[in-house]
Amino acid sequence: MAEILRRDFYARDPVEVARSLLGCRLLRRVDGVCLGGRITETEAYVGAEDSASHAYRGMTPRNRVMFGPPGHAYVYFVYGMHHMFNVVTGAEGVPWAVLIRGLAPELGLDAMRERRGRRPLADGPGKLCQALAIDRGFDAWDLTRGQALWIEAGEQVPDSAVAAGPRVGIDYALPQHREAPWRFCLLGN
DNA sequence: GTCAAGATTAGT
DNA sequence: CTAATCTTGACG
Repeated sequence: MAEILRRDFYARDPVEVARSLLGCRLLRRVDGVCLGGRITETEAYVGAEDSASHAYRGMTPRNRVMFGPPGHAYVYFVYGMHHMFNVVTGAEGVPWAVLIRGLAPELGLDAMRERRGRRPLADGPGKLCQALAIDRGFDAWDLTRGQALWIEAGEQVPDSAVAAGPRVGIDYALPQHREAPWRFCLLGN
């Protein structure tokens, strides 16, 4: 069993954390069953200066956990149907976060299929939340406790296996933020 | 109170 | 390309 990521892992710049999370394992325990897999895609949201971030216009009831201590989940609901799972990074008071956009499923495939049916299991932020049964009940969840929902270290991922590019779904953001290479993908997925 | 828009997905 | 579906946050 690999090591659960500690708070100091999360207490960094979100771009670094987004890159470092590739290859780590996002795990969920539900009804005594473990499900999850390797993280294959992430996006960094760089706080109050980032026009793509929910924190761009300050703290609101929805985004308040982004301003809290690192190592906690920020989960919200969009489009009337999808949940998004983020991890809070940086220091308390600084609204940095990383959106987890994709997983390569490894554990609990059957349990995930119960929710996803015959469709792709976790190659998108909304699909991943459905497969792992992550909803707003996990907003502010402490990921360092290793209970119900947590992340473990994975094998080292070389830069040659990583692609960085602009984030998706943020056409509303300013050009400099729309184009910033803050999305990371593990190649071959 | 009203209203437009959304860090997406599945189906045409 | 577009519908689905409902919460949020801005405005008044």
